[in-house]
Amino acid sequence: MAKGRVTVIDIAEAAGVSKSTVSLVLQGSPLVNEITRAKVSTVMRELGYVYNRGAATLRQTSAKSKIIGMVVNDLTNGFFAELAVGVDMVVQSAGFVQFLANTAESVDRQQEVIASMREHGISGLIVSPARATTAKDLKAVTEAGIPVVTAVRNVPGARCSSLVSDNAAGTAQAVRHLAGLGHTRIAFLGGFPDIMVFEERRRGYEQGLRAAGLPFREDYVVSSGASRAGGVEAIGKAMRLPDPPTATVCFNDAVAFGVCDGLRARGMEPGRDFAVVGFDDVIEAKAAVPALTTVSVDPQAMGMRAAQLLLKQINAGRAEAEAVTTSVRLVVRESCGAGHKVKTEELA
Amino acid sequence: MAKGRVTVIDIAEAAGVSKSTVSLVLQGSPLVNEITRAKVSTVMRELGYVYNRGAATLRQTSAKSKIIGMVVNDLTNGFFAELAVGVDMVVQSAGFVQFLANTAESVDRQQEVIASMREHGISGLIVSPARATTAKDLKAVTEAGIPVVTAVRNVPGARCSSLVSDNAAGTAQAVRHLAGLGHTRIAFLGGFPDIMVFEERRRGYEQGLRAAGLPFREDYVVSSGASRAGGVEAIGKAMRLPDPPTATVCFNDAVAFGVCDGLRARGMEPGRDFAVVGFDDVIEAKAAVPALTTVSVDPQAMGMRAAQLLLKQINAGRAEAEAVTTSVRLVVRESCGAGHKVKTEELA
DNA sequence: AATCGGATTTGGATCGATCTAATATGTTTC
DNA sequence: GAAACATATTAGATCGATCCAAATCCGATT
Repeated sequence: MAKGRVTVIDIAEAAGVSKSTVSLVLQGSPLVNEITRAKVSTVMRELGYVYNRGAATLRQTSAKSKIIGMVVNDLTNGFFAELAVGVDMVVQSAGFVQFLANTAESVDRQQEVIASMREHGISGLIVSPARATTAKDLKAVTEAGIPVVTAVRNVPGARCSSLVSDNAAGTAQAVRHLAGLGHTRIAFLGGFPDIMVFEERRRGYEQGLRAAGLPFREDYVVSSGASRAGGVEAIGKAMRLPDPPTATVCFNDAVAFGVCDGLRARGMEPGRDFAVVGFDDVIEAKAAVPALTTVSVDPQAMGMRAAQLLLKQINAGRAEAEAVTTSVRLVVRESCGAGHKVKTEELA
Repeated sequence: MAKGRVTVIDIAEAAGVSKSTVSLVLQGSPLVNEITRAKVSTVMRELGYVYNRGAATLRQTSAKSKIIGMVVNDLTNGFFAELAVGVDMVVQSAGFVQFLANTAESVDRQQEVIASMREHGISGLIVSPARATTAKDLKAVTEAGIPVVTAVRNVPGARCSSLVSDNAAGTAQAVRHLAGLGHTRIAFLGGFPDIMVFEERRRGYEQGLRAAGLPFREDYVVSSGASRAGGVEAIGKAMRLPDPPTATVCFNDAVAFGVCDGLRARGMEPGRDFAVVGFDDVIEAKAAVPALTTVSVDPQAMGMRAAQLLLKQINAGRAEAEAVTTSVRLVVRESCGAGHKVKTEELA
């Protein structure tokens, strides 16, 4: 039984019909008689038939493989894991399966897995690109007519759709909120300037300061790893300044948590003695103590949108490049010290 | 170009050879002349040829699809995300691709994705089963001769290999450590009793108490969600006992973080006023403040082992069921209050 | 009885690769 | 010069499904 795979021909013989009829049943064609359909279906179940999608897609010139590829730069980061989950949800309910590969920020690895996925016949690709990705890295795929959606980070010049969050608007909103609470010395901590996301969030920070009538100070921008450890490091540097900040917008939530850790290590309590705002709204942000005020990106929703966008393009046949910016909103919790105000979340 | 896919026949014509020769080149056969090989390779590159693995595996009776399936119960949990990354690493370097699907603890969803993966022709399956999974849920796959490895949780009665960590030994070791620090009122917080993992860790907790000559108290076992929020809840209940504990072993790290949050909300500092030990050793455990003392499972290494075990079985052709228990070790950091002692990590 | 038309069913070609066995091309040996 | 041999190449069948055009079936109509 394990040896000889059951094929349409086996079913046809057992049910006393031709393989063509079996094929029609598989496709749910209205041409086939109900009695025949029932008989064939029964036989399929009895013999434990498993559809061979590979053989099917081989024949179909229209080539819908029902597989999409998902390539992520860092799956150990909760943000991207949730992104993948969002994609998975949409993809699953559309009857697709997803290949998933992690690149750990290596462009080489990224190219390898994309090539490998292509060999297996993906009908679309979602990629959260490794840091140094350029347009020519995606050229081969896009030119083959395979729809590509970049998520989170975009690749300038690539002929594909992209889905990024409105980073500048997010940090700008955060700064205005802090200024509204009376802060005048607001820092921007964490992250490295080599990716576009950093540039955008930093720009928003500057815009927010200007909008609040506050001066921009170069020394209040402290870059570091985009991790919890990086946050500890960044707040350390910031607090050693002659004129230390009293509030900060962080590159992301991981940094923000690190900043909280660093503050406690100095005997300061985040939210009470210092205002901290994150970016991303990972799940732990809500549960943390104090709950983190942060710019909500909702990675899962973003993953879902990316998948929907991709599926739309796959079904349309033509890949119309579309650049979508998903809006963000500030979720005010406790770490910014606005605890006494009405929380926006409770209004929703 | 995007329309007509390039096939071996196109290559053959352009290179002035037969499709058979092209096929031999693709397989790196030593039969083909070096000059011919070079010529064919060049043409392949020029025409942008992409290997169609589906067509190849269709013909090969030996059916090595170079695809493995990975099914995870909760990818938003960092532990499982890292497990997937570990699998991915091994799988990638073996030239395989992985399907990845998240089940969110739904057995129905799990069955659907496994069926879907089968249709696409996976040559092996790694599954971290949804909570209510039974042996008969995996029967179809194992009977088809597809190697299956269950990771993290095992499915009693299923004819497949399994890879679980030595849960009982882990908690037992944690309890002995706390007892060695002088604690006598040690709780076990978090998790729900409906999964085997909980039972094992709880049993280890009991064994540890016995080994330390301490009594087992029913009310010191507080179950709750296996999440950060669950930890906050559990420590809340525990501290309202007439005779509250002074230390706890937690179901996992997420719970442990929640316990720390809950302690702070009560004005107690974890590590100083109360000893907390986690389980899993997720990445954040090291970076947290205070750094979390925890039983290290190293999910990434576990994922790698699972993948290696599966690949071994795929290559062997025969699926010899193997039950592997991976050993665990206590990583002493700060949250247990043993800060003044030499840290085991620094000895490594 | 012959014809018609809608409803079902079917044989054979086909997708892009691999496999088998056979063939072409040199080289060496007797 | 023919047989023997290794080296390179190739035609044609094949995997498991789908597609197309053609073949059946069957009750209704002429």
